[in-house]
Amino acid sequence: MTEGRSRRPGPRIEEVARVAGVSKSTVSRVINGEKYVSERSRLAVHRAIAMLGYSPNHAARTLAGSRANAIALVISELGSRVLADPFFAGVLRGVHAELAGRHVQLLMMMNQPLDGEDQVAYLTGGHVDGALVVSLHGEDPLPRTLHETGLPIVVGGRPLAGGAVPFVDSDNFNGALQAVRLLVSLGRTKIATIAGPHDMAVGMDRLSGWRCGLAEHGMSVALVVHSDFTPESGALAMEELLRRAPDLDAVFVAADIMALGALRVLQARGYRIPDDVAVVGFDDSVLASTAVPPLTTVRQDVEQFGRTLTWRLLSELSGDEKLPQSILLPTSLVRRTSA
Amino acid sequence: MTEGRSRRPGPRIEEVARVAGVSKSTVSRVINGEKYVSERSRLAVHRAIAMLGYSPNHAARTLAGSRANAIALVISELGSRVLADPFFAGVLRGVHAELAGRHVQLLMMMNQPLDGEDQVAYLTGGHVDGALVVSLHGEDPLPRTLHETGLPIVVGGRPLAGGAVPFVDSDNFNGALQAVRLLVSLGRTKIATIAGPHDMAVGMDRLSGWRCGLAEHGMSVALVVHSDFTPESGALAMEELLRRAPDLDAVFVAADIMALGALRVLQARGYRIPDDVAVVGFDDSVLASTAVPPLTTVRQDVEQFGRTLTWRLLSELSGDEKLPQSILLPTSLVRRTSA
DNA sequence: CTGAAAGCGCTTACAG
DNA sequence: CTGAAAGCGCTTACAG
Repeated sequence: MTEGRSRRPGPRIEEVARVAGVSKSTVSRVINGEKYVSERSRLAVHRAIAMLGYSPNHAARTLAGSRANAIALVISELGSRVLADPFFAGVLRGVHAELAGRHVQLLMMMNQPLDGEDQVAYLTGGHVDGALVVSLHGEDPLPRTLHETGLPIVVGGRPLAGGAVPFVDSDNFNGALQAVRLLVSLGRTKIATIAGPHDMAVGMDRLSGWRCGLAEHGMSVALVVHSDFTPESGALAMEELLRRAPDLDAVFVAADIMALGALRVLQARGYRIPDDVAVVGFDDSVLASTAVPPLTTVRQDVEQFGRTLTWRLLSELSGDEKLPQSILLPTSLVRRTSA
Repeated sequence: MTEGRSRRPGPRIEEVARVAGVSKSTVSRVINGEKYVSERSRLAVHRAIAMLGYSPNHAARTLAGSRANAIALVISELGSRVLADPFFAGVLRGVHAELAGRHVQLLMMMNQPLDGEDQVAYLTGGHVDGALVVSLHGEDPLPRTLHETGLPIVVGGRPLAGGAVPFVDSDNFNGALQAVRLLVSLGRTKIATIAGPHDMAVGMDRLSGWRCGLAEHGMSVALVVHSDFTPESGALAMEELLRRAPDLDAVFVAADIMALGALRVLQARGYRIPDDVAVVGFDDSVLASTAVPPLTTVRQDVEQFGRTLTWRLLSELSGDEKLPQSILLPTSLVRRTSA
């Protein structure tokens, strides 16, 4: 202790025990909510804790116990760059809300291409009790790899290479289906789509919903162009669609951010929106309400997404049996001007 | 050990010591990069570590040592909702890049209004060695409070109630100044601004730059409307400006996201951009390049922001003296179509 | 329902 | 430059 901030300040479990008039063991049992503690002891301990402002030492609990008292939030760096970022921020809020009040640390990790092995080693090395994995791209093997090590994980968004890995996702399929049904109900007969990339489930599920909606009415599912969740590629995709079908009268775009590019191209070519071409986006991001014209889109509740993700993992960690393997969150149509 | 995943797997420091033919003390010294270790021992230990795939137990290091081996990333929930979210995602990437390879955990905390005290207690309770504080709003007392406890912190973005708290920020003042100089060089003479809120330094600094740019040329600094970093409020602010000066010929908008709203209003009123009114935004977010017309704006490198933030904190933790108290990162103009 | 004691895996003076 | 030993602050069988 020669320099700087020395040992953690504050009382130890021993002081609490003395003040409460019980042993350290009993204090520990109360802190951890174990069953066989007399009401009398429990009360005394709680009083002592409050009085002393005691807070257990995380490192000591982790070292002595069999839990890390921490979970990881693993973010694919690539994914976070491609996907709309507001999504991630909202999820994070939800994760945090669900964690509030528990003595569980949230560790951030970015899944960099370079250190895949290190990361798996770290995660399965006992530093965390489980992991939340988000922003996957492609058939990232990470979820399955982690799951196979026995580490409890929940993936945010259906993983393509998931196997039996638990995940939480928005109901992308039904959101897209509802979007198409709206377009059909508006009398549109030549309905195109700008889909997400082939290698992301979120893209494929929205595409499936579009297909299904058209199939219901015996309409053609030929007008598909894949794109990559950027406005630029949305614009290119729109150009391609117009080349193939200058007389299309509606387009379902699998993300608001791509819809922006599509709107720009349509307007530049003199199409009136929604009169000539109706446009529906997906996400209900901040982009949707500020678009010109304001974008009709499919809403997903990203904060709920984060909360559910976390709830599912914590439930598993606390030994809950019979949890749903995976969970789909509802999506809903938001009518604005573009359709 | 009755159930589940028992103790952490993998070798302990003791095995490493045996394989290397030295004591645990020496292994520890090598791991922590201490000076007085013979080259021979150092080599032997490194070899043993590699051979066994040893990775030190974080909890044990923290408990035994005088460091937490972790830093916190504290996010103001309110702030993260208001500010453009891509900013945060970029910063996060930078933070992580800078942390790579060090044995330092990154703990996420959201500064919820409810648990301000809990949070300070946690942060100063020895769970972390320092904190990165971002997305502040208003005169949040958190930075100063934390700083006064002696906890090393670095704030992302100049705090209004900062006192002598170290921070890293983009050079908002000069970015705005450059924007105004551009507008002046284009022959504009009636240059308005949509400023950020009064209670955020980022808004005030950009406003100061605008003022200075106009003052340089003896132009009026009367056309200011404050707004709150949403597109809706940007639109309202633009309406107000046009009411006060229907003949304005340029507007500097303190954030791309507000510029979107302003563009919409201008276009709805029949102003041609940039012919009638030139518009310059700030941030060079993804919104800027997709705007119609594409937005001339001031670019800040958010990833560099995150890296610098982290570098500053880690340097302080490693005992670097004479670090710059605070750091300003350059901003630069990006010419597109709107000005 | 409770307490004494061992032990988690490291770091750190201390003595050499 | 190095090692033996104490200790960080908890949890957890074990015995009662």
